[in-house]
Amino acid sequence: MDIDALRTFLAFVDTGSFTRAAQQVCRTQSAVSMQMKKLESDVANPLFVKQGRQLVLSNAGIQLASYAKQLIALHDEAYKQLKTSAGQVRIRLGCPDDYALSILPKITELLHQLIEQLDLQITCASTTELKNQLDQGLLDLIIATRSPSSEEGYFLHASSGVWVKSKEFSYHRDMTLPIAIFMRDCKFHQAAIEGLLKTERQFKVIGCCSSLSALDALVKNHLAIGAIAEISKAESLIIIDDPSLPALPAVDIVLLLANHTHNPISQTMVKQLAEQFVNQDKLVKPPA
Amino acid sequence: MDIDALRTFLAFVDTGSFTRAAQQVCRTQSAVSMQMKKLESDVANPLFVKQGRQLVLSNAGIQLASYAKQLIALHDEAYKQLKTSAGQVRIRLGCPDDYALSILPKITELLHQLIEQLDLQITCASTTELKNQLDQGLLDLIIATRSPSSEEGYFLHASSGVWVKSKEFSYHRDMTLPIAIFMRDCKFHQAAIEGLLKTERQFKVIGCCSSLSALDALVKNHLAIGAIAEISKAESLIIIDDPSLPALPAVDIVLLLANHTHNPISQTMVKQLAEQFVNQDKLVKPPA
DNA sequence: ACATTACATCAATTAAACTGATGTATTATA
DNA sequence: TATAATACATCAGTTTAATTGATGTAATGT
Repeated sequence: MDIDALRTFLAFVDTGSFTRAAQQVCRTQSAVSMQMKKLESDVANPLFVKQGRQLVLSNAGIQLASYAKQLIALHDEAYKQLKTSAGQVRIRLGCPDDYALSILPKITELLHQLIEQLDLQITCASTTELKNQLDQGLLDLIIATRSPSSEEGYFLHASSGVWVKSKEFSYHRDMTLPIAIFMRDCKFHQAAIEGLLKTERQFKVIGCCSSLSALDALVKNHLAIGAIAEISKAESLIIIDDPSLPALPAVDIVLLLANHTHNPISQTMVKQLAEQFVNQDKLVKPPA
Repeated sequence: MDIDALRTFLAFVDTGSFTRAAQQVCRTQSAVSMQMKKLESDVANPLFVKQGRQLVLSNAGIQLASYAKQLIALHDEAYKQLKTSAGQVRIRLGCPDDYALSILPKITELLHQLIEQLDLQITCASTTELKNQLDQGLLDLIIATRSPSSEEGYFLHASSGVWVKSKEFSYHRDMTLPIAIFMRDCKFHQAAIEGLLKTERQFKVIGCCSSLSALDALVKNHLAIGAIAEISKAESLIIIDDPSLPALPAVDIVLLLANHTHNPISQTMVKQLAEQFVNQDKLVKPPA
């Protein structure tokens, strides 16, 4: 199937007529007629059915219309991108929402230092989702969490899980805990729930949040205490120092590179990037 | 950009050589060379850089590789679909997971009665997600919930929210309630949480489930009581009749049709389908 | 009945793609 | 260091495909 013919086909879908489609794609009516005939023979199915002297889409035609729209959209996106990115290195970076404020800015800065003419595309999603997209080749590089025991990726930062509250929230040990946690695919979700169930302590889940900003909003408005990584803590929030609360796991934050053969950024560069990050990180927060 | 040229391009990405790419696409080396030259002039960017007597992908080339893979994959999927579906009507039906057991079978049966040579593609996801896909033209028809006050879609069934438990689960009024609920985008999630907070009753959220089967599993294993639509209730479960539990809202289950101009199924057919469903539904469960 | 609209078809033309031979630069070999 | 081999580029000729403009056919409107 030819991109050009599909575009003509969509012009017909749009106008309902070969004659008007021809105008739209700047060809003659007979050219359109022949293009569509070829398309029909390509897919070995009639795409149109006669209705009086008009043509309307057949069932196969309706199916093709949906596909053609997606194909042309993807084609045009690719084309536009390629034409406008002369000499640029495009890197598609994924970052979990909860590290967007803390980790992302430095990574962005280091990437720009490392690569001239950088065209950085940033996607926020959960670590699970980001890993999927990395595997599918839709991302080149992601910031992700791993268990400290694991060896995958390039180490950036270690952060322990903490319980946080707003200054105004009056916390005492025997209250029913209103808690705000991330969705199930977050390491802290399970640890918090399971930990609390073991303590026999009363609690209410105020919200299962899919983003740090949502969770932050609940905590900042004194509706709940939150279970997050220490590095994700907003300045205005306070870590709750209560050993009777279940411990939350420590996580490593790492850089994960897609294993495409052709990657805009190499293993060596990512390694270098991670090392630079760790060095700067030490200067800011000297190890205890 | 030509599909054929992109395929050749991917053959180069694969093999790293024009000569071998030529073999892969059954052309001569010079044909490949010229195709790639045209592709480069199309995107007005060099796709390759010399490395000795070899060529390797440029930055633009790396970008195109990712796009080309997606484009060819989509093209081939469309092509395959079109070729194999001679005379078939393909309908992409979306169904929320929690109505898959109750509503979906009848709808499927009625669709097959209504349409000969039906090629039915069924997707399960949350109502919100399904509506998105419907708007994007990725689905033709979905089963969805609406508030009973709303008028959207074609009515299928009214169901009230109920609290359910397993037979073995010993429920009494002053226990701390272990509850299993759907994710936030479900109408029962908010109603359950907010309702319980108002009652001042102690509860623990055992799980925020994204599917009925997950929620069912928790309830059937006596780990929690669940908040679901009555129609989603498995036979082995029991409705908890306790007025002190917060009331869960009633929902209408409806059929929603995409408003593409070219839809494989028409408004009239969907209307007819919904009416047939309602009639059969009455016979099975006469109104109180 | 006659004009009009809409698509199909045909032959001629135009444009594009492919081949096979040859050229140029690089790398391996002896 | 000559020589062979490898890899891509280029060119001219050929083949293939697409487009045009004119004409044909069928349905619809006046």
